[in-house]
Amino acid sequence: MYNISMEHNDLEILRHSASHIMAMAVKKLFPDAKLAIGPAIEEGFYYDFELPRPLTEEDLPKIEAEMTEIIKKDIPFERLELSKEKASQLLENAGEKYKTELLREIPDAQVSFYKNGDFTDMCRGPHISSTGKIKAFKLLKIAGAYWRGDEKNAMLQRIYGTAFNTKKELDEYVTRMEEALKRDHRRLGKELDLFNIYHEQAGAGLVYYHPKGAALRGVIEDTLKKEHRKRGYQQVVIPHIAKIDLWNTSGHTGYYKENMYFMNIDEQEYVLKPMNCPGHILIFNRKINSYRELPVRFFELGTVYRYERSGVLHGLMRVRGFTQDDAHIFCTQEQLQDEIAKTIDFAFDMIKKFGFEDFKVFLATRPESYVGTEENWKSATKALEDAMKAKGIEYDVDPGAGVFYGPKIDVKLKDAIGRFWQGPTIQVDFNNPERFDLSYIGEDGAHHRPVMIHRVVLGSMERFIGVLTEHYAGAFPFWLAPVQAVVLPIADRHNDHAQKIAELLREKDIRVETDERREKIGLKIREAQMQKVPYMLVVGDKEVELGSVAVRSREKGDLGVRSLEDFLKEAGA
RNA sequence: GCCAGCAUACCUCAGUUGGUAGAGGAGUCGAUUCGUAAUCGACCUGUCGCCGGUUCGAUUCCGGCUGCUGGCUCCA
Repeated sequence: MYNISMEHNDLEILRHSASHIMAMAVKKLFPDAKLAIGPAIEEGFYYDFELPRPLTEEDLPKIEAEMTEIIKKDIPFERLELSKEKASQLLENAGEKYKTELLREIPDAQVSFYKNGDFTDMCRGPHISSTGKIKAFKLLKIAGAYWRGDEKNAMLQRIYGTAFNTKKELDEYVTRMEEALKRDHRRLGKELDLFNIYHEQAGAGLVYYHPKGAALRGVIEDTLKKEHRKRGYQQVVIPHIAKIDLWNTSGHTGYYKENMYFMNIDEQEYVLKPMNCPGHILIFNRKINSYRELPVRFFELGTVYRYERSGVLHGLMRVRGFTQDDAHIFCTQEQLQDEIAKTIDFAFDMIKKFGFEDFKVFLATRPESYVGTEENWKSATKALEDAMKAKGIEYDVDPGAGVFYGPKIDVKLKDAIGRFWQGPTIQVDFNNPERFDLSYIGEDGAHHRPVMIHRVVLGSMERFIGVLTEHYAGAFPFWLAPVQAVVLPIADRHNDHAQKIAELLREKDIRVETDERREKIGLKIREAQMQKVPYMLVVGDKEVELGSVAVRSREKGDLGVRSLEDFLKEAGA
């Protein structure tokens, strides 16, 4: 354990040193370059520069060549300590305005610099002993980045790269990137004919599900509906637009305005719903509620629309219209922790059902802009913490990442190639019950304020389908596959039998297609295989005679002849 | 929104000194009736993303717009 973390640390030092070497190379090519920051990151390193001209892809090989030279010379990294005054003078003389700004914020009297030959950079370190220690590196891409991540600041040019201890590890990294590209959901969405975004004709960030994508989504939605019913949720359906008054009450017009779409109908202002909660609250509030009825759990496959800046849209992962498996639980204070615990169990059950084994849990606390009292926030946060502690769940705190009306638990799913994606979120809300003046009649006959839990289990259908597609690289397990089996007759005379087989399977609720084209069986198999259909059922003279099918599995190839019943049993249908 | 790059047939992509375009796959038609990842042949396919400018002439050069990709920022 200790060793692994040490190695990781070494890699960080190596990458950070590589970023210095890159800065050195850039300074050589662009003597006027101003240095900003250049840290090691999860997959490599970057350095931000202000440059006299924009970089292009063609600059990368030149910078790489300079770096290779520097590495070959095996220049030592020398650490020097300077007083703040001297450091400031040095940086100002060099015109390093970004470094000067950083220096001003360092509280210590002494600051460290690292020097390689004639290149010096203010840096905490540590570094490798000399440049020759870098055995494998690669520059990956260029990008724009604001100074300190603030769009009010200057746009700097960032170069991303990565470095490893060995050439082999670098090659593996490159291979992994290629693998990620191959399973990109946007690419697979096209290849498997699942969905499309008709950007030009219909708008960015708005998803159209083709029949196969809709089939997949249908399976997911049916599963969700069933699982929610099992756990005492009632499904509701609400309209997609509502008068602005509703959003004034909830506080959305104050704290969520940037993300909302407004429209005018008969001189009245309406809002395209960015969230489902106010709608569910209206339904809860339709009558006087008794404590005997709580908790009330409303579930909806709720479609919401949020304005997202054009630059952030990304396939199914970041869109402007999406459907959440959203629910709102109205309960008493006393029920709160138990309800949170149940919700966590539900979420974990579901993500495991869909094939995700690993995840990370975060507690997102109060953001800068929020509604409600400090006290409400404190007790809401505590309720989430207590529930997780009671269940022994390990989590990290994500400060300031809560929603404007309450703190939340975020679960991030790890996919098949080790990347994390936003999954379930559970939010506690003391604020909306107050804003909407919600109440229930307690045992004592008096009015009491219920607490609300907002939660999604899979998140949005869009993002989840995107994640699921990348996780399985398009090869969905049998129960999820848009087409579960395809029947392949060898010659025309086998078509009747093929149709009969398909019909029998449809009766069993299997999604099945037949391929009656006058093509060779090899071609039909190849195409079914590329479409990642779990089972191919080949029928020829032998199968017609026996009334059977020859089963070929997507993973295992030819499995031989068997009866339809045996096939169904084997497939787990 | 900002920085950089990109936009050519249904898809993937060629196309340089500016003279209205091609390849493979897909599709259609025909032949082949075939046993576990590609049978053969013929045919069809385009306002070269949109609008404007420069030019005798623009897919090519310039500007604007729409959108995509990778980042910044944000997030289900």
